[in-house]
Amino acid sequence: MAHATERLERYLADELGECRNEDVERRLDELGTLEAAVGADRVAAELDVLSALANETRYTLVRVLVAAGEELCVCELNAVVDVTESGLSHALSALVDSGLVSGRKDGRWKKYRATNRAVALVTVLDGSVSVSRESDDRGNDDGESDDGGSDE
Amino acid sequence: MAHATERLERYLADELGECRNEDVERRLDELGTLEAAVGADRVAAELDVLSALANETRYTLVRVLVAAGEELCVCELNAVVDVTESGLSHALSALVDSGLVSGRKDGRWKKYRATNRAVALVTVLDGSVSVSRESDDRGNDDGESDDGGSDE
DNA sequence: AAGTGAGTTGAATAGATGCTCAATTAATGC
DNA sequence: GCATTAATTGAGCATCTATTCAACTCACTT
Repeated sequence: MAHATERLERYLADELGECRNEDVERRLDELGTLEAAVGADRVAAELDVLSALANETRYTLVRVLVAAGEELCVCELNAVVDVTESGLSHALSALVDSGLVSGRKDGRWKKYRATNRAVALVTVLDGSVSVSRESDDRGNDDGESDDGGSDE
Repeated sequence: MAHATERLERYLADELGECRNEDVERRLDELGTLEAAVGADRVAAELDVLSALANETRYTLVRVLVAAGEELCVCELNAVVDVTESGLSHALSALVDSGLVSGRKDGRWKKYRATNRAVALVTVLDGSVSVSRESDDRGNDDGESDDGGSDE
């Protein structure tokens, strides 16, 4: 840690022309504020959602449910992903836990539908992730990158 | 597979009152269309982004860079995450690969900033993921869920 | 009540992921 | 040119994850 602080000190000296201990501490404080601006529990909650989505089986299920716009039976979902019935159940369970889909029992059948949260995320992903040439696109999107001025 | 098809047949018989082979095939076709509506390469690209975000170190970096709204030096980012210098470099590299941050070399220092893609995703996550009661919110979100029925 | 089919649960395992250490590249200063 | 510092890269390892199999619960049928 001492090592890291010294480096920051040299960096600030480089940037500001000169740098006193006071400057280092102020910068560390600013960085700490940035980090704290987002609550730790919020980050944890969002990571939970991201982890749930970051898997081919689960993401496919979410996309299909969002595209369907209505509830689908497990036996129907079975046709769109390539896992066993058990694997499908595990996947759906994880998605329910993270609030991306909701399930409802209807007699001997069980039906799932996408939540608004899922719809919002899929929509933004569709809007912000260009597909084009898979490994070529970086450096495209961030173009002049600026700061995400239009963040909404 | 035959097993799964039989189940779907029984399900449709239950839903429609009766079910012929023709009905099963039509439904399978509809489900296939839903799945195909999103290109496989698009899903792969989006999964790439999601996987990059779904990690505490990387997500924290993205959040800090988005909150900062300007480029930050590696030596500054070192202060906000709890990994070695090497780990930080690996994390930033993954984020660049997925188009979530961009890097720029400035003399002996290297500076990173969040891309628009990162800003968009963080914004939506903030908006759609309620922190409060972690396991209570599901069943809330889907309200009437409307459709999204624009399945083209 | 016994049987059957829909779906879930838990344990086990193969594979993916994240981190650290050591070595390396690139820029600056002597 | 040699030393120093910023940052990256690759190998290795420990941990986490995704999937499957087997056993189970619940609802419906007979």
